[in-house]
Amino acid sequence: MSTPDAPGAAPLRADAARNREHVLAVAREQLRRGAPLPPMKDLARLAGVGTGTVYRHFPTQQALLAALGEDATCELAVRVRAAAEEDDPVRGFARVVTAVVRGVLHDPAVRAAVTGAGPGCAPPTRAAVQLDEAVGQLLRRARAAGAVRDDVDADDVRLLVLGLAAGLAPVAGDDARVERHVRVLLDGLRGRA
Amino acid sequence: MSTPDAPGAAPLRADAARNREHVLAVAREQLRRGAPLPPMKDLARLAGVGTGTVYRHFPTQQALLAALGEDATCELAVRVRAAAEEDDPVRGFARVVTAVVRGVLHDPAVRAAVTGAGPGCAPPTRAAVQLDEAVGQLLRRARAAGAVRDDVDADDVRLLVLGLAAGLAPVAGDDARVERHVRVLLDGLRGRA
Amino acid sequence: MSTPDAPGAAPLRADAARNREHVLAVAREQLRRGAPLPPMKDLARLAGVGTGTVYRHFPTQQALLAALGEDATCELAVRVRAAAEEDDPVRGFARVVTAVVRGVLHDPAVRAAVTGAGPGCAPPTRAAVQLDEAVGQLLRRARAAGAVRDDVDADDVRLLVLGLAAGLAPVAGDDARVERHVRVLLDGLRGRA
Amino acid sequence: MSTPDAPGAAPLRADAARNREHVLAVAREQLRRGAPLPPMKDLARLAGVGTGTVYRHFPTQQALLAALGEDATCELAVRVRAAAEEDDPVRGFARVVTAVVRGVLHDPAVRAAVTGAGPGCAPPTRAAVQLDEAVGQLLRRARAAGAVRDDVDADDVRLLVLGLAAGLAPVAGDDARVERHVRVLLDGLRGRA
DNA sequence: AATGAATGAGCCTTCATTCAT
DNA sequence: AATGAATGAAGGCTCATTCAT
Repeated sequence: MSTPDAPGAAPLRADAARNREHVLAVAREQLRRGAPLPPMKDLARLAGVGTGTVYRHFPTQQALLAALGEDATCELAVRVRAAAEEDDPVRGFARVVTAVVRGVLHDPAVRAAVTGAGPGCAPPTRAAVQLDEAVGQLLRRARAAGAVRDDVDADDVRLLVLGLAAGLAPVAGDDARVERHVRVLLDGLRGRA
Repeated sequence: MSTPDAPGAAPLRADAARNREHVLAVAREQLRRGAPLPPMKDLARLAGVGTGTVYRHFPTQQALLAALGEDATCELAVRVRAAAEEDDPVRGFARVVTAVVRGVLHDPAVRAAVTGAGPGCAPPTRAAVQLDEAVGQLLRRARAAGAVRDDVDADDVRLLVLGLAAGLAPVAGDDARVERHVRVLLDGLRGRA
Repeated sequence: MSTPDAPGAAPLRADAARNREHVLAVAREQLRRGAPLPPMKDLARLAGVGTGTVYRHFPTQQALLAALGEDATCELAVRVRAAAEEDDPVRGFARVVTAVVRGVLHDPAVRAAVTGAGPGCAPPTRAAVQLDEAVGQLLRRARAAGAVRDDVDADDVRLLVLGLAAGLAPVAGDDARVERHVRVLLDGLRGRA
Repeated sequence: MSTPDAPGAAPLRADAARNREHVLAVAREQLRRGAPLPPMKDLARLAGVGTGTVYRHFPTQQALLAALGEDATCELAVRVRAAAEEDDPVRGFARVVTAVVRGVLHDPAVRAAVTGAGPGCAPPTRAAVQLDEAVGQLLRRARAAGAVRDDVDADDVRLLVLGLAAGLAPVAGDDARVERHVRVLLDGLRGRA
């Protein structure tokens, strides 16, 4: 959950790190409720710190959102790598797609993670690069196994998954529908018989 | 383009109607450029009216956005009905999906139109109801022709199309990618061979 | 005291003009007490208007200060012109110097007026240009009458007067000292016998 | 450059003294560039210490500014004493006035030194008292030699010099103008022929 | 003694909406 | 009906100062 110290940056003091995590946790929680990111002042109050402390850690609201994404990206990359190493690449691929769609639906940080990579997006973070590599490997194996048509690349997959989740957002609780849409996407990705 | 007078409301005086359209046109144009809706004051200035006039026609920013969607919904419904009556229901279905995806990508009012219908959404307007009916009819014919699997309903189609467009938003200019994604969706909707 | 409507700008509505003057008056009063310009919020409260109204008239704290200077500059130009037309150019010159020194000491807006002209300063306003012309004429007459040495120009006079007042600021109430310093300056400007 | 240890205060440890000087040097440098005093945090960073260390030496921003002035005052007093002992009191007086004007223009600490003495000012420091005595002696000799009229006292001279420099501030680089203004002041101080 | 994280009041500014003209 | 001035609640951010490590 917590970002490991970046190389080259001084490790945070224990209390500073705690504050940083509190702020992130509060922000995550608010977003998870579907609310927009609250004013920095409220965030500070909810986290039990002063506004200055929030700004010390995240000089900008953007920076805070980016940090949320970075965390989620790391976790996601781990899961994708695990799936890529599974015996059955087809099942692995399906599992990842399902997991990511659910992740995006229930955790805005995951959405940020998926959004913050690929064409038309912010400069890729270290975590985003790792994620991309993991997805690329997974995709190659799935394609070799015939689960993915030849004319879609990793960016296509990313955009399609993200879009699928975006469409599902207003009915996120409807599990049957979510599964159905994932099935539609997987079938579409395999291509016409 | 213009909404017909609602039943029970006094018809607008000619100049009032013109003002209303000016404001809508300006708002549409700004959104089409990808900008967020500008402050009401700027909208008023760009439309050549006072802020008070904007508020006379649209008591709220929300109301203005809704009005933008209403217009687009009417147009969309017309196109869908035309496609539904085409001889080849499969081609008609493909055409509508393509048209809607492109519409959502290039006109936020179209997005509002598609978004503003179905489960989890704002109270349906008259136009939205008409659109839903047209889509329903189109879908029935496409399904009868084998172009759409049995386990997806009209809401699924709507959400999938909308999501597809949402995913494509950051690469809206990449026509090849757009076409590829539409093909993936259509194949997925047809189901496994 | 009030700035006449600028040509080409729509004249202010009566109530708007009143608000504008209230804000200026409050700001002037605060500065006259030697206080720094208060926060815009306080200014608004003291003037009995909302903060938005202050910002409508003065989009920036800088703009407000400039407006204060502009007012004073007009008045000053009027007085200088009157002095320049007096029969005795030597006495006229002395009178203006004295008046400006006293003005700068007691009205920060006058200081702004004198400061806001000449080399190293903000872009000259219309009022500043008029003031400069009036001072130039006065200076030519004084020099012709032998009251000012040949090697000082209008900018020198302005800077010397302004500096004199700056030096006197901490003892502004000591009239004898003020008069003495003015005498020193006038003698110095005439030059060694 | 460095203030001698105040009597009764424990002498600073060598490294503490070095830190103190670093902070002062950084502050001086910034002011000399015409910039306002930077945030304490930046000062600390530029000086290579923590903010806490800055506050250990200067409990307040005000205190830091005062310390800057104290240093300059000592130097100034030394120079004035030297000039007061020169053979020709007239030339000595002129030299001091010129030196102080230039000092005020180019070193805000010198300005603080001159400002921080006399009526209407902060409680005089030891250094300020010494400076005042040196100026008084210089002035007596200059007056005796006919270089200064009888009706101006040491405070007048101080205020006039300080004001002259204040006026010249916006054109500090224009050496010819600076010299001219000094000449005007010296002539004025001598009085009418 | 040094450090730098934390504090939090305060600042400037924006903008949806109301209302007098 | 139209106008645009006024409102005032937020919001994002800075920085002098305090205090735990």
